[in-house]
Amino acid sequence: MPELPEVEITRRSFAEALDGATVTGVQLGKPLRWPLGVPIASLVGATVGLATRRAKYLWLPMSGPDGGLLLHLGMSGSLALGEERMLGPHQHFALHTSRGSLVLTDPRRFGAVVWSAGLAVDPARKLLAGLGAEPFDPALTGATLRAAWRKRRTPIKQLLLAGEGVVGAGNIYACEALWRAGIRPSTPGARLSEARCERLRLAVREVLGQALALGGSTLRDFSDAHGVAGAYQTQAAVYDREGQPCPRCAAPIQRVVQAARSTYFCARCQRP
DNA sequence: AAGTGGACCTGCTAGC
DNA sequence: TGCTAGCAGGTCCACT
Repeated sequence: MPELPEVEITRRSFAEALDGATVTGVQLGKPLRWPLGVPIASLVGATVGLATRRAKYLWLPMSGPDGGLLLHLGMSGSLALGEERMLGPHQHFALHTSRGSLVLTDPRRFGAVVWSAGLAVDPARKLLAGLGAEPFDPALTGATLRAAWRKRRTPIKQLLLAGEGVVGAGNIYACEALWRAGIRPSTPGARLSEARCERLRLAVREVLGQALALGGSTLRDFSDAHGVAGAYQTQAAVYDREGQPCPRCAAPIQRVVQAARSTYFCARCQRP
């Protein structure tokens, strides 16, 4: 579920409320992707700072002990802020604080909550290493994307999903951005001119920006930390719209499988 | 080094 | 109505 807009919306929905809170307890459910990496008891009494985001990761800084929690929502995760209560069957992590409990619900358990002594040290350092630029970073340009992709024969859709060059677009928004930019998802990264890289940079920003403004996409069950769902999915031009007319040229939207993921595109107005 | 495919795990839905 | 196959928003890792 959660691509960059959903993660950022989640962050905004709880960050200020927890800034300055004191940790009163931690509860774990079934194992997530990796172990927490620190004894629960050592977090009690810590002071929570203001949550930040890098790509699809959230960083919840803490002091005493100094460090923080790196969170990832995986495919099916969402965070909710509320009163302390028993963990439900799909709730596998809860951070209880003086200002409420932050609970991770994640049926598929591809998500993660990992303690790290800082962003520049492992395990956070390793997990964040190699990520592309943030989509709204002013330093990101068509030229820097061209440089990142010029030697890659991998299809551009897969480069976007891998966060090479630019992070934040998952399966929905990668499809949407490529449609906006008029680029065929199968096009090798190296084939894109600087001008087309720039068009794609703008398209990624537009798509992610619009999704952010609409509260993200709610396909099944995404909601922010207060339970508010998103509305972007109703705006999608191609995603999950196989056979329906392209909003730009009316040709039927096609679905193909790339790297075991569904890709939706318009064969008429997205050129290789 | 780059590219590919499988792995992780559970739930929902379309189709028989 | 009930079962099954296929599919789902992500990303890491092992292998060629």
